[in-house]
Order: sequence, then C-alpha cells, then structure tokens
Amino acid sequence: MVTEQHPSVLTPNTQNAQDTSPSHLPQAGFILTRQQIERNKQTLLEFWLSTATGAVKVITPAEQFVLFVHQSDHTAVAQVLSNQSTSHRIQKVTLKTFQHQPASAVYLTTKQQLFTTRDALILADIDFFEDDIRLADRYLMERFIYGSATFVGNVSTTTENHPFPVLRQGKLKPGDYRPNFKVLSLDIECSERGELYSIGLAATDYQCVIMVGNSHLPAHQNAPSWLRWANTETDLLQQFCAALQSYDPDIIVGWNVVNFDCRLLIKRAEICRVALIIGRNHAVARWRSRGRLPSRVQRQNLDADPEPFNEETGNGFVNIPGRVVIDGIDALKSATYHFDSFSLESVSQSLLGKGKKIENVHDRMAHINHDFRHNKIKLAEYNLQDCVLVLEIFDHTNLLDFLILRSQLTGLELDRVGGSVAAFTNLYLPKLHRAGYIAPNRPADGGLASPGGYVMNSKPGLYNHVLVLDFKSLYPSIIRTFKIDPLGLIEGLAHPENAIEGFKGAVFDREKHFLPDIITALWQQRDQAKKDRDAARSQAIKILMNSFYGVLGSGGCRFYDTRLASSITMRGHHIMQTTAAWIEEQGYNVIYGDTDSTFVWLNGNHTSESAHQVGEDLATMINQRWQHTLHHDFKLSCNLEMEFETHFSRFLMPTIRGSDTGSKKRYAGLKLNSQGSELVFKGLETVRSDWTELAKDFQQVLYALVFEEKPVAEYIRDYVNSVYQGERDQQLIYRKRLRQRLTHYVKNVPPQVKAARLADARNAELGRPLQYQNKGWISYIYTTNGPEPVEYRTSRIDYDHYIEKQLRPLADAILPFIDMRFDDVTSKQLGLF
DNA sequence: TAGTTACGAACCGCGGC
DNA sequence: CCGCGGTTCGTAA
Repeated sequence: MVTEQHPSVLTPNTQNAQDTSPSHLPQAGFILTRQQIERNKQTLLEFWLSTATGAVKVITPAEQFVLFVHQSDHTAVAQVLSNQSTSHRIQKVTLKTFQHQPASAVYLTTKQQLFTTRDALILADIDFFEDDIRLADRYLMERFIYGSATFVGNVSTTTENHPFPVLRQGKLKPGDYRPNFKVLSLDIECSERGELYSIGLAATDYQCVIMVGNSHLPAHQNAPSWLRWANTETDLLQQFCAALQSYDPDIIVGWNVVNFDCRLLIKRAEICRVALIIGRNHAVARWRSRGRLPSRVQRQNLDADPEPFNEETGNGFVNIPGRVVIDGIDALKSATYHFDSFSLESVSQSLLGKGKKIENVHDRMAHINHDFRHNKIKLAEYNLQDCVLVLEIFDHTNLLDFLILRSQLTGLELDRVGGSVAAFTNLYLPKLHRAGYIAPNRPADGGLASPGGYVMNSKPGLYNHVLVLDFKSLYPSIIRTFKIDPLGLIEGLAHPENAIEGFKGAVFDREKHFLPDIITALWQQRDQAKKDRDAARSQAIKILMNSFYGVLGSGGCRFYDTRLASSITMRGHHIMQTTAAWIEEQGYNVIYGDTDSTFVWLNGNHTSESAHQVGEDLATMINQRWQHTLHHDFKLSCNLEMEFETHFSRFLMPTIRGSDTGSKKRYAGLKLNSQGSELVFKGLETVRSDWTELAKDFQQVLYALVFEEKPVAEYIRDYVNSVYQGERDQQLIYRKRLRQRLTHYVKNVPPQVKAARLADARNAELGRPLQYQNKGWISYIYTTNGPEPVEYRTSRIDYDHYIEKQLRPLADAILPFIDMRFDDVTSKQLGLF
C-alpha cells in the first residue's frame, strides 16, 4: 500500500472545515440526489440528504472543474485559455501521468467553459486528462464520501413553499449514517394513447388511488376510503402532486417506474400545462433522455446501426430534487436476480408466490378500458395491488438495504444502473492522486483484446462419483496474490528488479499498489458479513469484488490495459492446468474444468462420506501445494483457496451433437442432499429459456430415470404418444427474445422473426398497435405452415416437428451412454401414425 | 450515466451434386 | 439432399 501523502490539488478545503464558523454542529445524513447548478457564472453543487430529522439541502461554495494537461503543453494551453472570458487558471502540480510526464491542472468555472476548452484543446491537438469526471462525483470521491456523509453549513430560514432547511457554504465529509428511508410505491393506469386514468400510491402506512371520474357510483357500490376522484386529467395531476408532497417520500419505487410512469407523468403534465411540482422545496420533476453514445468505435457490433432515439420507448433519467426514483426491475438486476420474464406478474409469482394472472397486452388494455368505463372500483383495486406488490418485492428481497450498502461501498447513486466502471473509478482515482499520478485516458480504439477463462476439453461419459472443486473468487484472489494493479504495473515497469512477473510483458511492483489491498479489505468485510448473516451486505461486496476484473478488461475503463486483464486470466489458465495435473498425480481423472472449477472422477465405489472425504483431502492438498509453490517460485503469500463444492453420485458429460467430442459448458448430475437427491443441469436445454416446456419436462424425467438405472423405453414411448394425442399442446410454446428491431433481420429470417412478422401483419389488419417492431419477446408455435405467433395461430400444430426437434436430440444426448437410441424405442410406434 | 470471454445449438440460405 | 459458413440467441463462469 502506498502511504506517501501528496498535498491534494483537488480538495483544498478538506483539512479545515472548522474555519467556516458554521451555525450548526455537523449533522449526519445519506446523500439522496446530487446536482450541479450555475449562479453568476459560477458552479455550485446541491446535495439533498436524508437525515434523522428530515431532509436537508446542502449547497457548496463555488466549485471548480479540473482537468490535467502535460506540463510541456503549459504555454500552448495558456494560449488556448487566453481567448476565454470566464475566469480560469492553469497551475503546475506535483502529479505525473502514467508515462511519468509532469502535469499541470487547469481549473475552469462553468460547464460551458469546460466544453469550450475541451473543443479548443482537441483542435490544437493537445492531450488532456480526467476531463470527463462529473463535478459532484469528483467532489465526493476526492473526499472519500460514499453514500453517507456528515455536513455543516449556514442554515437559511424555511418558508411554506420551502419547508426543508437549506445550508449554504456547505461542506461534506465522510460519514457512516444508516438511513431510514420513507418509501412510496407509484403506479399509473392509462389509455393506449397515454391519457391518464388513475394514479396509485402505496406505502407501509399509506394507500391512495386518485382516479378520473365522478363520485356518483351506483348505490350498491361503496367506494373504498383510499379512493379519491378527480374531475379531469389536470385535476388528477394536481391532486397527485399534493398527495406526493404531503406523504413526502425519500424514495419512489415502481415497476419500470422511470421509463414509463415518470416519463408519462411528465409528458401529460406538459400537455395539461400543470407544473409537476413533486420535488422537495417546490422543485419540478424533469426528464432527460439518454445522451447519444460517444462516436467511439465499438469493439463488438461494428456494423450495428446506432439506435435512433425513440420518443415512445427511449430510455432516460428522471430528476426529482430531493427524491430518488428506483425501478424494481433495474434494482433486481443490480442485485443479480434473474427471471425469464421481468414482468411484475411473473416476478411476484416467483418471489412471493402470488400475483395476477398473466394476460396478453390486448386483453389487458381491453380490461383496463372496460373497467375505467364500467367498474372504476375494480380498476382502482388493480392499480393499488400493483403498488403493493412492488413494495412487497422490495421488502422480500431486501433490495433497498442492498442498494444502500452498494452506495456506501462504491459511492454510486442509489438509483444507478450498471456503473462498474464508475465504482472502480470512485474507489481508485483518489488513491492514485495521492500517490502522485493522474489517470490515463481510455484507449481510443477500445484497446487490445485479452483472453478469457480457460475451458478444459471434457471427457464425455456417464459417470459414478464426480467431485467438483472450485477456487473461491478466483480472479479477485489472483489480483490479491499476484499484486495485479494499474499503478503496480507502472511502478513495476519502472523498477522491474524484484517485481512480480505477469503476462504479456507485465511486471508488478511488490509494494506500490491499491487493488490488492482494496480486495483484502472487502474480503474481510465479507467474511464478517457472513458471520453476521447479513446477506445484503455479503452480496453487495461479492458483486463489487467480482466487477473489478470485468472493469480492467473493458476498453470503457480508463485503467484498461490488456496486460492487466491478461495477467489475471492467463494466470488463471496456468493455475487450472497445474491444479488438474496435481489431482491426476493422485490417481484421479480430471474430466472437465471451466475457469475456476475442476471436475474429478473418482473411478471406484464410494459412499457419500468417503467421497466427501476425498473432496476435502484434495482441496487441502491443492491449497497447501499452492502456498508452497508460490512462496518458493515467487516469494508470494498465496490467497488462492480451493474448496470442495459438490459430490455428484451420478454425472453425465455429453458430447457435442453428432460428434464424439466432449461438450463444454453443458452437463448434468445427481447430487445428494438432506431432502434426498437433486438434479443439477448446466447449459442443457432444461435451463434454457428458448426451449419448450415439453422438452424440459422430458429431459428432466429421462435423466432422472437414467441416473437411477430405471427403464426408459416405456416412458419415452408414452411421452411421444401423448404429444401426438394433443395432450401436451400447452407445452409446445417457444419463447424467444427479439434482440434487434424487426427490420434489422435481413441476412436470414429465423423462426422467431417469421412469427413476429406474421403477428404484426395481423395486428395491422386489426388496427391494433404493432407489438414487435422494436425488440421484445415473442411466443410462437411450430405449425404445418412453419412458426406462427401463439396469439394468432391459424394452422395445425406440427407434432412431428416437436418429436424431431425437441425430443429426439435430447434423448440421443443421453441414450447412447446406456446403449440405446431414440429410433429403437419409438420406430414401431411411429409406424402407427 | 461503458464489466469480460468462451461455447453450443438451431436455423437460414447458398452452392454443389 | 447435404455440407458449410454465417447469424442469432442464450448460457457458464
């Protein structure tokens, strides 16, 4: 770890916050929103924080944008700047680039000036660095503030419209405050043209639906107390603002709430000429569409046409000062949840075991329209139920705790989607500055490629007793052990004597680095979190640790270097191959391995206990041997840790279809557990969302029978028969994503596209909105006329297709291992049809 | 308001026969 | 009809 401290050129006031004679003692809070505002040609930062005594706005004094240039360009840059009217400054600093060139800092006062300067520097062909760090992010990261903060400032008086304290000349410092947020769930109902019908709001202690319509209900219908009526859409929007301000949430949650509900509310407010004042201190909600992607050449999708901005579906951001809008779908994805479908119905079914039945979009819209005209109470209940479901999903999954912890670990905003690169930058850049370096720029061309994980050739077969041994968090442990680090590479190359060898010419300094220590600290925190049974915290840490390799392997990260990424993955290759050789020295067969796992065939009779013992012994042997080897060969202490993970009493490693070569990334096994036994499928059709239920059911039962050495012929024959008898018509649906716009499929036309084009042609005939033009999901069935959409099928089901394409290949993947073939079992039977 | 590479299967559409 | 290259999707890690 580098301990040398440089006077920071970025945070001149960090050390002496007490000089400001604040009217307050420091308070603790959690940062909700951050914004940069311009006043009198100066740029200030506005932070809204949630505190134990309510929300507070803190406004900093004027902050300066900073970027860096080579000191050798000092005069040329001064020349460029001299044309500018706004105040600016260039100053030599004690920092240097990764090429060991001394740097100067350029300080600018407005966003416009930053843009102008950037353009002028590009025109003058002058290199510059760190110009793309946003001002608020810079402010927070250079002070090591991550989510929680303490703050001081001069408090101003509040008014009726501005009930929240505003602290000017404010200063923030790191804190550890644990927020207790007020959460409100939002959901709207509208017509197909977007006219609002109703707005639902729900919290643990609050429920409300506001609906357009009058309160003259038939005598037999009693409106529930939480239902309020609005005369017009304008009235609805105004009542909504009042209700939201009155409940005053810190967090607004919903399902696709940013890109649907908020976006539509803002649009309808414009049309109705209502100021959508739902921010704190009378602030208006605003929508920002996603900026155009930089013109940088993309390494993948070189010919992918740029996505045209679509007013209807274009993604963007919502800005409500003082409140955070969190989409349940994005939040679940951040926490690595995965569902075949992220519709509210299907997620609440899987997580909570309840929810509405799933309808197609036309039926759903028809029901909403019908209920709005004829059964408003039912629509209101439906509206409220969705709000409540979202709250229950957040509650059930501890999503908010996870997001808070992520924010405290990385400094990312609560509602941030993705952000691995930003998280890494937040953690790394301030330390780098204090070690005397500025960050390099991203490679202009995306950088050189790096190899990925090592996937061993597999030995196909049907086995008894296969053990799986895994390296725990292999890539983080390689980074830790071999000191892989951006600064470490620069220092190692500068002083290669006694440095640690990497790959592709990399050498790493033994002392000067950050990442290995960051990982060590996170690893310890995770162990503690596990001890405390804090699943949210443990998960947040695991995701962060695992993101570091991805970031270093991404041309989108300023610290990307193929020598860093390759020194991780190629070390992994070496470790995997050496480990496999050591296991084989013990007389066992290694039949497969992928990236960090090794599959060992015990080749003999075993009980569950004896197999476990072998697994534990092998793991211990491997761990000891790596410790010894790394100490001996590299003088390094070893953080690699192999773990005995699974004992499969039965295991199938299939071949590639139509070949004798063993497959990779596809296998199945029978694992014993306390309840009995459990079938595990990896990569095979059972775990693929684009295979039919018919195929998955068939595969699971067939594998279970084979593993238990039970007869299979009758099962297969009966299954085939039941298909022809039409007993499984509900299981014949293919579901696949359309990842491109429908017009994009030109080189060939795959089945899912055929079905989608048929469906939208039919939609056009019926005057319905087109469903499949701009990405999405399609469900289709194979008929005697090819694939047809489920909702508009006109032809007969092609049962032969399902036997040949969904059942036969699955059967023939496993039957040869018990000397059988699909044809032998079914041929007599097929003659009947 | 940029995490990665490796892999397999089905299918299309073409050219050869 | 068959083999082959290219496209597309979904998955393992």
